Amino acid sequence: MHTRERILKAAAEMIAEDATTTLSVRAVAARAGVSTGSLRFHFPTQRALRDEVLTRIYQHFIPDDPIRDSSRPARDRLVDCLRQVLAAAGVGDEARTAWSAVYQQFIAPEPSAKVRTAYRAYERVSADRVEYWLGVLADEGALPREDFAPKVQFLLTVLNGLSVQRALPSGESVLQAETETLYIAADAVLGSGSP
Amino acid sequence: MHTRERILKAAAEMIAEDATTTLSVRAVAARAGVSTGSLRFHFPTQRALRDEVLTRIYQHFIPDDPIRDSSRPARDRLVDCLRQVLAAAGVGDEARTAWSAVYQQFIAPEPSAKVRTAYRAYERVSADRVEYWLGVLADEGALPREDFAPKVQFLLTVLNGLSVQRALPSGESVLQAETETLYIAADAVLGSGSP
DNA sequence: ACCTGAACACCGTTCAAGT
DNA sequence: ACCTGAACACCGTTCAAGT
Repeated sequence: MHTRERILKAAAEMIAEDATTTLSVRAVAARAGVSTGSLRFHFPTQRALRDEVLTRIYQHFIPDDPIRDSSRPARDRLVDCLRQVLAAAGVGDEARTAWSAVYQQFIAPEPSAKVRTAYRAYERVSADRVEYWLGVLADEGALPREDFAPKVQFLLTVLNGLSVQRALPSGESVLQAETETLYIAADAVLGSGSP
Repeated sequence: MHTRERILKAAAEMIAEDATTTLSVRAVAARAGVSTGSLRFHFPTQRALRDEVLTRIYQHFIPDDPIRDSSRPARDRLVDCLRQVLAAAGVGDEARTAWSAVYQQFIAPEPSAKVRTAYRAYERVSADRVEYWLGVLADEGALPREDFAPKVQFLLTVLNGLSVQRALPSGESVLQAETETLYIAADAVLGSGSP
């Protein structure tokens, strides 16, 4: 087995065991049984390592997600993906109990180190997922390749806002309002105003 | 001047010079002319320092009614207004207790007619405010006069997302992340990327 | 009570040196 | 071409010791 694969396997195992883990150079290298220098040779930066690991994980878990269907407009696909995240938030009572859990877990208690790392783990999973989608769309040229960080942050904020609005007493046409908001957000990220 | 103030001043200066900066223990301590231990004495954790600095920045950075100051770019003014809403959400513990109130009032109880109308009233105040800002900017021609409803909805969602993120265990550079998100949102509403 | 600075246990990256 | 591991320049936190 090639060194590169050993490194990726070690990293994947560590993430599987604990999604909180930071995948530090030394930890991954030790687990893979290689030196830090060797790891750096194959992955010029820690970020490069993480990106590679993530693409594999997402490819494995969701092979046929909407983002890959390049026959549809980029913005429609991005909105669908965001909606997929939102679906997990539930509607009505489900949304309320879901947010109760979030509240009890992350907002009510003092933000101790434990609480903080737990939330970070949760947050990072979402961020990575969104970043992955943007990466795919960037490969198609649907948006510039630059740094996605601000756009990821922005989309996560919109998702947070929408999911909390699902838990709050809602207005009449939730679905329509959400759709409009999601398309405004998608267009903001993809740069153009109309398809 | 007390040590504590010297530390806060040094940190504020560093952020003013570069909003990206991480405010490391040693850098702030050196600039303030105190030891790292002393800094730790006054601020038990780096996060405590950052929270304190942020509250001060938000307290001092808000001018009154920025929307009418037509000498400045529309997007800057809109962002300032949104920031003003956000300032009410507080930072750190304040944000947590604020969201606890929202949770207990609107999410935890069954959405009875009473709860629902109470929330609607609260929601409409925010919506009217945002709509007012968009109206002013539309008068200047900064955005089309069409129906603002979807844009108002969108901005309220972003504000909801940001304020809940303040209550959740936050990452390092909250200020920078919020600023970037607010500008993306403002540009999405104003239609163009530049003033 | 306030402050010091060394020490600890971590980071990610670089690089001369080996095979 | 691939790999090693020491070295560098950082982190945040702890803590015995001083005043």
